[in-house]
Amino acid sequence: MYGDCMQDAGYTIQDMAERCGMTAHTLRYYERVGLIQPVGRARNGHRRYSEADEAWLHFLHCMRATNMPIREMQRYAELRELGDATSLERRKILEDHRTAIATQIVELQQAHALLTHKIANYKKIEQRIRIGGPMIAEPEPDCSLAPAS
Amino acid sequence: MYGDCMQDAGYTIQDMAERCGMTAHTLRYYERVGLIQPVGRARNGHRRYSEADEAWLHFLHCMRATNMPIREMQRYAELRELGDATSLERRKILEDHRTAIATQIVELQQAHALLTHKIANYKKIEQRIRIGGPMIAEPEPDCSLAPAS
DNA sequence: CCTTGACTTTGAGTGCGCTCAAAGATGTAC
DNA sequence: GTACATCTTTGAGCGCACTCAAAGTCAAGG
Repeated sequence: MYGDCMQDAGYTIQDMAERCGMTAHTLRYYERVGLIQPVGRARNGHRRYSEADEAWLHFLHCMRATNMPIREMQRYAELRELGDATSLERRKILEDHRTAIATQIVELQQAHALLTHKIANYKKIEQRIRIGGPMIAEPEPDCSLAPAS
Repeated sequence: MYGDCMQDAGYTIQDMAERCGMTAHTLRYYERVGLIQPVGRARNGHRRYSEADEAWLHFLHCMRATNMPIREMQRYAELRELGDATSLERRKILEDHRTAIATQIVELQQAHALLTHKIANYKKIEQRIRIGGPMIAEPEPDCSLAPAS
């Protein structure tokens, strides 16, 4: 055919690591724990990653970056190997993770708002220090959700 | 005064754990690593938490829940002990963390969108299976950010 | 008096997700 | 031909944030 003389084509592990925002260590680790199928090899035994590998790795990266545990990614990867018959189960995993993400977003947004509030408070304190104003009053500025603050 | 006969007042460690969404283990852990000052004790040596402790613990919980490392929380806690003079430094920590949170939110939102997309794709696949339609075509549905999909 | 249960301490153990060390093969550049 | 970079493998090590085990104290209830 044609591919026989192309076996050295594809990305090296370093290339792929950079493309996916992981280290080469992590790529090998993912392979040995079964998150990605044994990768093709060049004649010298070095790994050569395909575009398909890249897409899958990007997906894995995205799931990890949003705190999906390796365990769950493994389960998903296994189902994926089994083909379309596992579609429902896989969808369930994704839906559950999407729910988890939504929850995280809410928590982060709340924390963001809290920090904005506290930062404003610090600015006030700094102002008072600068003008040598009264340092008293204003209940503990560290009391997060406490009333007023 | 009055407080002398009130030394057993305040929340028990269990109460506080429930109120703050942590375990008693974690509360003791936070105390020994200096995240919270030595807590008051009842006559029998048991910890008794104050309202101020609760507010601070809530804050800590909120920071941890948004992935602030313990190390950074320790640094913040130390500065807090030092009083108003550390205001600027503390504000910097909060601002940095707020930035980190904003970044996380964006990542999560992207992942959320990606999942929504993939979930829709799975539904299509399931539909095709149900009606026994053509199983071919449509490039790998797992290719995350890949074009079309 | 004795049991029960909630607490105390100290130090060790756990689970996760990498991360690295060591030793070796291969291919390119000078 | 020899240095150098880049890869390979296996198994061990690490940092984080808890989490628990063991042994002990104390107060209330039956």
